[in-house]
Amino acid sequence: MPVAKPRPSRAPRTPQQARSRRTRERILEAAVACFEETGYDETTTTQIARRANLAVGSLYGYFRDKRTILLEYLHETVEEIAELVVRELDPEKWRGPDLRPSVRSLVRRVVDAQTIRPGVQRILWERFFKDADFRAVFLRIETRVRRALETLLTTLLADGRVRIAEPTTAAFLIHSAVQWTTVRLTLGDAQVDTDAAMDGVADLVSRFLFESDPKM
Amino acid sequence: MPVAKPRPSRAPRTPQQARSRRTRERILEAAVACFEETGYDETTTTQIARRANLAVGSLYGYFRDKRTILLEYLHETVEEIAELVVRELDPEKWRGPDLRPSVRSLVRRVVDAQTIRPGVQRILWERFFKDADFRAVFLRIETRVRRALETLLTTLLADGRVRIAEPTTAAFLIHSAVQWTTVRLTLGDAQVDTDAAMDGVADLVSRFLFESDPKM
Amino acid sequence: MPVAKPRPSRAPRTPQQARSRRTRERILEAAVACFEETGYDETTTTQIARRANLAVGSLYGYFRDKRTILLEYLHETVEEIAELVVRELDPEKWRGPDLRPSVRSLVRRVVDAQTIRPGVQRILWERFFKDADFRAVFLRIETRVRRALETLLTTLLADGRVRIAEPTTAAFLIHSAVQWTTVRLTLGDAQVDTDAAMDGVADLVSRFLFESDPKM
Amino acid sequence: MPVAKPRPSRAPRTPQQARSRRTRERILEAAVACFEETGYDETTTTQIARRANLAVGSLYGYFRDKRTILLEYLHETVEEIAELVVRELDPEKWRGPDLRPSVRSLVRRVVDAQTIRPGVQRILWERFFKDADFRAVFLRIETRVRRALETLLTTLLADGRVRIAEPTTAAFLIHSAVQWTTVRLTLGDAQVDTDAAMDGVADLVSRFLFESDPKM
DNA sequence: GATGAATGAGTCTTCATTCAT
DNA sequence: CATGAATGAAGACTCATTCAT
Repeated sequence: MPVAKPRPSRAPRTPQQARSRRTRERILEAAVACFEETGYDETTTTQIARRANLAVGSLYGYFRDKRTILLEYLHETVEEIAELVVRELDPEKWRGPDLRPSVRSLVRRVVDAQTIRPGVQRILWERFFKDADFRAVFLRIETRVRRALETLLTTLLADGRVRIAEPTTAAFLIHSAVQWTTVRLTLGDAQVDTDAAMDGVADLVSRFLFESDPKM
Repeated sequence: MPVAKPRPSRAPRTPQQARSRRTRERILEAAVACFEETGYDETTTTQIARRANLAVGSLYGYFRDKRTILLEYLHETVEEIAELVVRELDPEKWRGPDLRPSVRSLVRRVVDAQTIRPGVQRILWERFFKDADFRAVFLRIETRVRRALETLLTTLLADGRVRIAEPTTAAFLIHSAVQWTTVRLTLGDAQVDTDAAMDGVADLVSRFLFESDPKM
Repeated sequence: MPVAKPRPSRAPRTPQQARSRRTRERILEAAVACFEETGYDETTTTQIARRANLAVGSLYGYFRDKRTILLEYLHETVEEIAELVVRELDPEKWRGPDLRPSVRSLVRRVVDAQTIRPGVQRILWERFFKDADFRAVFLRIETRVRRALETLLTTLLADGRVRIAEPTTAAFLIHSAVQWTTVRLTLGDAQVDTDAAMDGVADLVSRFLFESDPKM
Repeated sequence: MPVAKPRPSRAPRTPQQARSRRTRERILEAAVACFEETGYDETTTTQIARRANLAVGSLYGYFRDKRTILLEYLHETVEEIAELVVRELDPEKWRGPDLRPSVRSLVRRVVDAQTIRPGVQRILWERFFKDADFRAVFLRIETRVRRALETLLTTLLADGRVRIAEPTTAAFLIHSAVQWTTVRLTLGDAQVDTDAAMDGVADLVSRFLFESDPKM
């Protein structure tokens, strides 16, 4: 007989065995697949469990919550993307005479990263607007990316290679422009040619940063 | 009980319709206020009704659905903003020798429009990602704005006043950059100075469009 | 779609109409009947609702909780019994030359009161030991009865009609002895003749309070 | 791997049985400790196991059931107490000229016994009202105590040392009065001085049984 | 048109118990 | 015998929507 008052559930068993870790992974995948197909709210924990070939109860041995599952996925995903982008922002890579190709490559990276699981993107962004915890994760990594960008800009500014007034704001603007363009492109409702748009953002950013535009 | 005298035929017709419209309005306001405070899912229809000084049942005489209420609000809001922005994009207004001030003014308009009810913005965007009907409304007006922008750009391009390759893509990019920067600013988690950022977007767009940058 | 996190439910609508009050009563009765038959934990809210010819949801319009239903019943019951007993303890009624009949009558009252719904008694006592809120209700009225008893004893003591050392303790003892004997008798597992036992407690109390015992 | 040498046939037989018994004991203790802290329903078998340094599964090798664990504890406890009390009721001990000290000593014994684990008392009584099997155990030993008491009373009655009409009922009354008073005192919500109350019950019983009351 | 009581499907989560290793 | 992951039935409660008055 289930006890009436749900007490704060003890921490889910931490997976130490290999099998356990794989089960965790299976749940994560099943959940994401369900969310992608049916939407977050519309997916029941039972559905996730069934898809992971598990009983509902088992699921709760691995994750405290339905929410936690997605949150964890967000963590992983976002962390990965951030890593990718931040690596691309390493000042070492911005030494060449022409920086435009670097910009172009950066944009492409971001789009690629985003493209991994377009279906979940929607869900994740929905959560971003709805749930402060999700927002926090998004923002944490955003901060990291923006800081890396800022650092890069500061370096370039010192070398007189960019014409911005102030790196912090510039970093925000570039991040914001690239992020949203990218999101809109991967969401598929932008109604523009993706490649043209990608080149476009690169131009947008380049022209913002660099004096002349030889390509024109 | 007064006998039914034939009333003069030009009696104010549908006196109820006026009242009805006001009730509708009241519900709309109440709902939006609730959503803003508590979130969409978290707001019950009963709460909305109570706030509108109505019984739950009555609510359903005016709107098919909880969803419909917000959807309708989105319609109104978005329509309004679109009008404002589209007006600003009238080629007539882009005749002056220096177009930078026009860009600046445009950006400011968009931000102003967005700032009206920042609380609902979040809800609306959440819905955008979750519900295709909301997305449709967003996209319909986005299309209008982008078309207006495109028209403007085409005109300017013909006059050789902008250095873009292709108006459609350019319109998308500008819209996207301005929209998201704007959203992030009004959402309040951007962690940058709003004014600096606003000037920044204007620069971003200007440098994208126009050859030289006298300010530098 | 039910919202995930149950928020503190707003207060159940307060019954002001007569029909409403009758529905409340119906639920109360249905619940008690279920509890009596099946036990508290074993009764589901749906069962209660069905028995009250209602939908589950409606039930929650009248009571916040399953627990609350029983708690309310306890309130009513216990209040009633207390009233009855306290009235019996009015010093006015303890003026006669022989107080033994008064004691006897008192005991009978208590038993009678207890006998009203023997089935729920068990549930109520179970709750007494399990749930502090139930205990509180029990104790509140116990205090009232014991105080009334204490007052009576104090009066009688002043008149030299009882041979107790101290009214507070005496009140506790008498209350405790009568209560438990009574409970055991009504619970039906005492394995003694009820009438004999009832006379017995009366004697027990009488002999405790009064000097000689003419009956012997 | 050591080859199986035929071991001397008088090897300490069932060395596991001893270990097994100790494990059983450990579980019992762990369970009771949990119940005491958290309540019966609120304690999970996993918690018990953890506290006993065991896996959940192992638990079921020793006890059929969560219920069985407590039931077994009840058996032991109750049996012990009964033994203590019954011994005290041995007619041999009721030979002295004044029986009041014997009563007093008896009461003290009962209280002492009860005080051993006040926390579980509550749980046990809760079960008493909820579960017929628990009730049965309680009643079985109650019967034994009451019979011992009855025997004693019969003896004393034959000697004209008590003024009761009938030993069975008297035994019930005394048992009931002492038990409940005792329970209420150990439960800690009686709101009276424990020592005074204990003396009180002794008086209550003494006056019920014996003619004069020299103390008065 | 207004009212608000009634509806009841639908969800998450818990936990005693089993069983493959 | 031990282990602890897996099981899955079961229940309290919510809330959008309806409908009798």
